[in-house]
Amino acid sequence: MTAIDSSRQRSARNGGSERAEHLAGLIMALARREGMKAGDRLIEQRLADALDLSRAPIRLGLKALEAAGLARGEPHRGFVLAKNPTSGAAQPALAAIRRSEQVYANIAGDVLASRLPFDVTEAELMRRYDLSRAELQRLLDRIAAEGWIARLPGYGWRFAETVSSPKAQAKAMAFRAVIEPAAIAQPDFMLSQEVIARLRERQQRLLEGELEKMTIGEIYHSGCEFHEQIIRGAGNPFFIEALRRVNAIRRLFAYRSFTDRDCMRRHIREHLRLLEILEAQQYAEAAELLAKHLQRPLVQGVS
Amino acid sequence: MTAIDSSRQRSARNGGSERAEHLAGLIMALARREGMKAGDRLIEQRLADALDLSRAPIRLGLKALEAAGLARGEPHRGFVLAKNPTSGAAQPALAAIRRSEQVYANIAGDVLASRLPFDVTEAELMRRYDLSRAELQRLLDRIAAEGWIARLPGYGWRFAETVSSPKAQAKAMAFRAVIEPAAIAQPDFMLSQEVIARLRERQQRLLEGELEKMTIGEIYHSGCEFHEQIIRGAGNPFFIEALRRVNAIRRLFAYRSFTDRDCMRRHIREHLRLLEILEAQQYAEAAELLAKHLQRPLVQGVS
DNA sequence: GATTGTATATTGTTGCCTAAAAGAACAATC
DNA sequence: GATTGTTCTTTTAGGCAACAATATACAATC
Repeated sequence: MTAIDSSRQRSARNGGSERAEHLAGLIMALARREGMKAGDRLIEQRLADALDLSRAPIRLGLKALEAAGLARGEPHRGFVLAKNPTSGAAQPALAAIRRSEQVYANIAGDVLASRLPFDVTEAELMRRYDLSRAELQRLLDRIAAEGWIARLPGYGWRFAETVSSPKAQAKAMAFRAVIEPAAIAQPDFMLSQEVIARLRERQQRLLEGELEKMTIGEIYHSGCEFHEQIIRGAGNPFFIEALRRVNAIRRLFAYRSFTDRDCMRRHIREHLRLLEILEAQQYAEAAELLAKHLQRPLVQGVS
Repeated sequence: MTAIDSSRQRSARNGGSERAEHLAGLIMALARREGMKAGDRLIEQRLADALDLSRAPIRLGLKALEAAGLARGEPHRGFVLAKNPTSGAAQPALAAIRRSEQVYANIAGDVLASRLPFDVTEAELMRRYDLSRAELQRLLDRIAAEGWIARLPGYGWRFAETVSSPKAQAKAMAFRAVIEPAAIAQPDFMLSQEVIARLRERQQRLLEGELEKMTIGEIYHSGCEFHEQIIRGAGNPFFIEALRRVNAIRRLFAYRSFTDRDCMRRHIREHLRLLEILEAQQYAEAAELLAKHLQRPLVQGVS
């Protein structure tokens, strides 16, 4: 009896297909990043590869998209985007992801505002955020992967000083100002023309209007990707890893940081300038420009 | 019936108090790092704080130490070290830790030698290393925390390219050669006299003979601690975090790297020289020396 | 005043089971 | 030849109950 009750409660809470909606959101977000338009085909295997999943879950997501009117499917012909991923109609699908991030964001906020102690027990978190053990488990795994919480040897977890320190944001930028230019200055740094072209194209799309349609989160993500791609040229995974980690934590601050579109526009123009110099293989100069780019204090939120 | 069987099997495998022995090992290792001698008191609360545990598990460890003849306890007077932690008698306790690391080391070796594919499922690992789900879980958590494996969105885990790349070791050193000097060069770098004194004392103890009594793993650990303490002076947790991460991965290689005690001795003398310069607060010079120190290729295993 | 001893409450683990999700292989279709 | 539809197997998640480990508070002792 209790088993039946709990399963009923569960499916009620999930509304039947939370997972599918989540997957739909992932697909839509990907389509957006890739700059796809209404009418483009959504090829299962390609989506699966891009999202590191198999076709089965992709399928679920596609069906959910169809149900939401964002994709059209015909038998044996697969699915096609019905709306531009940047249009307002696509918002609800993306919201599904956002909803699942709710608790995560709450915790992040509470830590940043010191409403949570350094050391916490799982039971405490379960109570406080009304989570099942499994849900919390996944959440903690994720946060641990992002590097701002770690298991204690005994019971409980401890938040990293990286998040709890009041000056974390400035520290993060100082760290980036060291590793990013240094990566470019590595002796075997190299960025292929194709990569440069792709990066340039994306930055230009932003300037040509897409910036206005994006959420803060997406703008932040796009900025991170740009920098990561550049750093990737050093061919040293440790630089990339380190940058990813800083960015994961900076993201926690991102939501609250002041963002002015003009400022961003200037920022993106600097990105384009950097690409020019990199294309000319003037790496020393590029490193210098990047260092300056990162020391600009006003643009912490989106660089 | 099955329940009884499995629990019997379990306690047989554990030999009754594996955990206690493990704790004993931790205490002994700590005593060793702290340079304690036979006759020193083992104060429960202090040990608990140092190991991030409460007194209860410490107690267990102390009793195990007593059972092994490494500590002596009297009622209401607590425990006292019975042997020097560097003596041969202390070895068995430390071995308990090493034993528990067996599977971890196996996996590390298999990954480094490409005997494991990039992507693996939990079930595969459970079969391969004969682990229960829970044991594997903890192991994966730890490896994930060290940053060389990550969950895939669907089933399975993926090893980081940081480990699998053949040039990982060189890349790791290149990364350190960037962040460590840069940390010292940070405008607000500062290292207190006490810290310098403590570090110096420890390095000197090594030169005065302790080096010979240490295992490769301990030597490696000691080197990492030295560098981490130095970097800590920058007051920027991101530098520390990044260094920790590189070191965690370098440790995987450490066991196989050639180590020559003379070479180490030279290395430690460089550490002492660095401390001198830091004490004089000549930070620019110190950064330069550290950069050189890290570019020396022969000593990768222990710097 | 600091430290240890002891009792008690809290917390996390483990094993088992069922259900759900994902992956893989192959046939059908464009 | 690529892509989709379908089926089947494998893998993981979720929930529960008993259990073991850990934390905490307070009294006793040095």
